[in-house]
Amino acid sequence: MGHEVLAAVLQIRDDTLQVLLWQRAQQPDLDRWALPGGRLGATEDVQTSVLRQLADKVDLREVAHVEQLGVFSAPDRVPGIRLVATAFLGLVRCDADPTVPADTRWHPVAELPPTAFDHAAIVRDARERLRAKLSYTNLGFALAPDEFTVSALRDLYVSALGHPVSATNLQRVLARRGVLVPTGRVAPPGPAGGRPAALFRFAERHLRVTDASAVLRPPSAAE
Amino acid sequence: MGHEVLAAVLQIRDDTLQVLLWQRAQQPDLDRWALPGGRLGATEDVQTSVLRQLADKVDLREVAHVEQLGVFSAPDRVPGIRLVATAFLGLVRCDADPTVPADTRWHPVAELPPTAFDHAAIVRDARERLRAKLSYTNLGFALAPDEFTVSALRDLYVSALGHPVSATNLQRVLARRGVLVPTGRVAPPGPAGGRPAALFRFAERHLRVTDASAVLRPPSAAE
DNA sequence: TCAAAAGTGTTCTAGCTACACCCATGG
DNA sequence: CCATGGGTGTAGCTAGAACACTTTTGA
Repeated sequence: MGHEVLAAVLQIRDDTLQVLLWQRAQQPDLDRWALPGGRLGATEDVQTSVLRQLADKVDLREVAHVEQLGVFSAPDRVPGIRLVATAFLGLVRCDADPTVPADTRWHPVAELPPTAFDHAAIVRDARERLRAKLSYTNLGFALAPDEFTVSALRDLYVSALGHPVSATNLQRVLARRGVLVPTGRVAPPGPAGGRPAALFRFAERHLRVTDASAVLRPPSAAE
Repeated sequence: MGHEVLAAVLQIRDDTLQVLLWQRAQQPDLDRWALPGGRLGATEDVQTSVLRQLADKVDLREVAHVEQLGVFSAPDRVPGIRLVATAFLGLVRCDADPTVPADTRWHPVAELPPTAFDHAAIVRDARERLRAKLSYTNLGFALAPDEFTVSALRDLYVSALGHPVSATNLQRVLARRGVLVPTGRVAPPGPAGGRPAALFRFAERHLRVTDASAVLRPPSAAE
């Protein structure tokens, strides 16, 4: 019984949520597109393994966030052999442009090419996880550059969430929660003019739950 | 490389959140307490496997809810061999009293006996998952009997969450969300008298997210 | 002076908390 | 009639949504 790790690496490219896939050159599922990953090594845990595989196989070292999605273990998920997979969500900042091998390409999550095995389901789970966590954590840090304007950040959220987001309210919500802090600098206006936008950065660049609005919380959980 | 499944089965017993453990009779970790589980079979996925193992090994068929917690894969998590584990959270209703084997016992989650391998970490994750999901889903159905009073339900929530919960507000929140429905019947008062309590049941007995209060939700998400 | 883009002020509302008060029962 | 536990009414608070209005730039 083998164990592999797979990563659904997502990035906003051209205002579109995309996932990194490589095209298989052998059977089974010849020519279909697959998630990067590989066999779990003898001396590593699954998270170490997935980071190693991304670095080795697709030369991807700039992963801003990685988390486990779950185990995919249907007995027939890979024909011929028994292979259990631990799937991960990986996020790459939109200002990174890693060079990837020739057989590897970014594809819009909304219109996947023919995919190998159960990898389409893993991509779906990854997108759902990203969407959910964007709204109650500071996970945006893994999509955004170091410094950005609120409207640039809004565009990232729109691309990831797939529905309109108000820049006004986005700023207020994230500022109130202490997720965003102003850098004091401003970005030059575009060619059409307009007021220069203030630049912000994320207060923290590791995952934190920012909306503890889960009801039934402990009484008087004063900060 | 082997693969096992492990279940942290939780139940509220005597107003205390408890977990089902069995005492190991051989090395390694002789006499320490372990989670039920076992090797993944060749023709089953991990969820099927964990349900089978619970039924076979601890004769536990009355599991109201099961969900994956994640993969535990540190290379040295089990001495001697490489064994990757998929951990599950299982919940048993408080009115069930399954008969378990002689080497198996319920233990309060807050004061675990000496545990085997990395099982204590799995129990911690299970408790955290339960606490989190109680507040934004209808997961209470997996702890409560078919019919119950609001104060009985409150006691379950208090035991699981570890902090006081107002029965008044619990009822209102769950009623507003359509999670609880009155059965029209009442429970007899206790020996000290008091108004008879109305009986409720959960509207659905499978997991549903009831608090979509994740901010940044789509605009005008009218029911 | 005007258009474009950014940012602020203000109002509205849903949903939850807190707490007072009323109800139904046993002794 | 009173203690005990259950249930309801209601006021207040907080966070977010919506939208009008002001600010700062380029042409």
